[in-house]
Amino acid sequence: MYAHSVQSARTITPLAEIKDAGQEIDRLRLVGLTRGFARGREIFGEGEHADHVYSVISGAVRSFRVLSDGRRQVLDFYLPGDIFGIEPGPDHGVGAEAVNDVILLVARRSLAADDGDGAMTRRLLRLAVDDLRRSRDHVLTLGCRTACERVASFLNDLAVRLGNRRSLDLPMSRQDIADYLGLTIETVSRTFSLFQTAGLIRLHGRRSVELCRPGALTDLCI
Amino acid sequence: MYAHSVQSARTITPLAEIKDAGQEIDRLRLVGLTRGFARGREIFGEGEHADHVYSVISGAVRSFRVLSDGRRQVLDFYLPGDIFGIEPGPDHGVGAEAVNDVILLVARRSLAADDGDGAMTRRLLRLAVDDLRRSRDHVLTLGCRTACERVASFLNDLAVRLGNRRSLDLPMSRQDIADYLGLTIETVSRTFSLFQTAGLIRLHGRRSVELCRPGALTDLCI
DNA sequence: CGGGCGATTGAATTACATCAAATTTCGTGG
DNA sequence: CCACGAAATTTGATGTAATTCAATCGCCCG
Repeated sequence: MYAHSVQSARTITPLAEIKDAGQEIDRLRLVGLTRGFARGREIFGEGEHADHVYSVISGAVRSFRVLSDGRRQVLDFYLPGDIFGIEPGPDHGVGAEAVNDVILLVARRSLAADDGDGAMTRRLLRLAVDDLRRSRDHVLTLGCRTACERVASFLNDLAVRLGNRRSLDLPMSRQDIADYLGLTIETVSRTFSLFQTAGLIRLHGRRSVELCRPGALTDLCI
Repeated sequence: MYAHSVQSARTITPLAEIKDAGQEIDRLRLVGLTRGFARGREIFGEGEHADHVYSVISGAVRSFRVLSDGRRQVLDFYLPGDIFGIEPGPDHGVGAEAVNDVILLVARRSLAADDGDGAMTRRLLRLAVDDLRRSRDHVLTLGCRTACERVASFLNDLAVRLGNRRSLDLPMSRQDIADYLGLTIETVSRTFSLFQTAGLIRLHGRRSVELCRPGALTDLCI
């Protein structure tokens, strides 16, 4: 079904070789293994024991929860440099899957847990609290905003996180975006088309979005 | 407009006198002032400097964010025993107001910040991570669930938090509930009426809800 | 170059919002 | 204790944004 070539590639990776993984990693001492996951592969499941912490080196990851009848809510996307997998209790409260082929830096949670002086706990606190801020933004979007505003703020956020380029390469499918924004795939698609008609964006293929008037998009976010 | 009698009541309160404030308080060393806020009063504003941490002794508090055009999202309700006001950065990312007349235990953030051995940081981490779990639940509700499911899970949550009584006393107005659930006041009201017609609840006045078939409500949450 | 999956587009439907009363609640003052 | 009146809530009628159902299109990979 999926290409499995990346799966199970394990190597000890000197930290210096990893450029994209962001500043926080070395402070979290996420030295250890890099591991690849092919598109669609589960990284960890909801309810699974949480004994690793991950940092995205390349590719993208989605975290999500599902209701018993199959409805899925994507909670967050993690991009190169982002850290994820930190959990309150012993178990993961969310699932995580590879959006496309990804390479992750993996560290045992226990290794990152304590270094005696509490500095590690403070870093974990900062990460948790960042997640909390992002989650609150998400609640605001889902509770208050229209479909147009949701899609605009999604593109805006992604542009910022990917470095404010004029051209975005969306790692995720329309279905992923829809499940993140609490919309249907059709509504997301229609909104993209609407934005294109209005001259705000240009779509090139499935994955590439050119932001023609980033300011106008930002204005739409209210 | 509002009764102001509770406002500005300040006293040094020995910890032993406070029964309702939950287990975590003494560990957070939130010894200090109790302070009353009348219904509707601001406790802190979005963007304000965050130099206190609060624990609810009696009454209820709502945290919220507002969009520039006035749309409001209630992010959380804090009930007796809950702690709130802990923030990532130096400033509050949300506002907080008294839902009804409340009495809070207030501590300087700096006093709770460090006790040398990192134990305090670990407690803050746990609190942040609890907030994160609740926020994720909220995202799931707003992104996936119908109006009926939202109201049912709201009542369910509140019942659990207030101690699984058969009769709930809602501290908040229909507008607060609507803004929490991403619905309108009319939809919340209609859904309450629907539940009453279906024999799931009975409404007594504005604030009292009797849960006739708690199991059926739980089932509705999916 | 062809097949298949993801994306787009169109038409019909619906859940919820909006607009507009009617009704109830509850604090206040007589 | 009861009546009044403002505010909150409920109910009704209508509108609409987003969903659902149903084709069709067009990337992209073999």
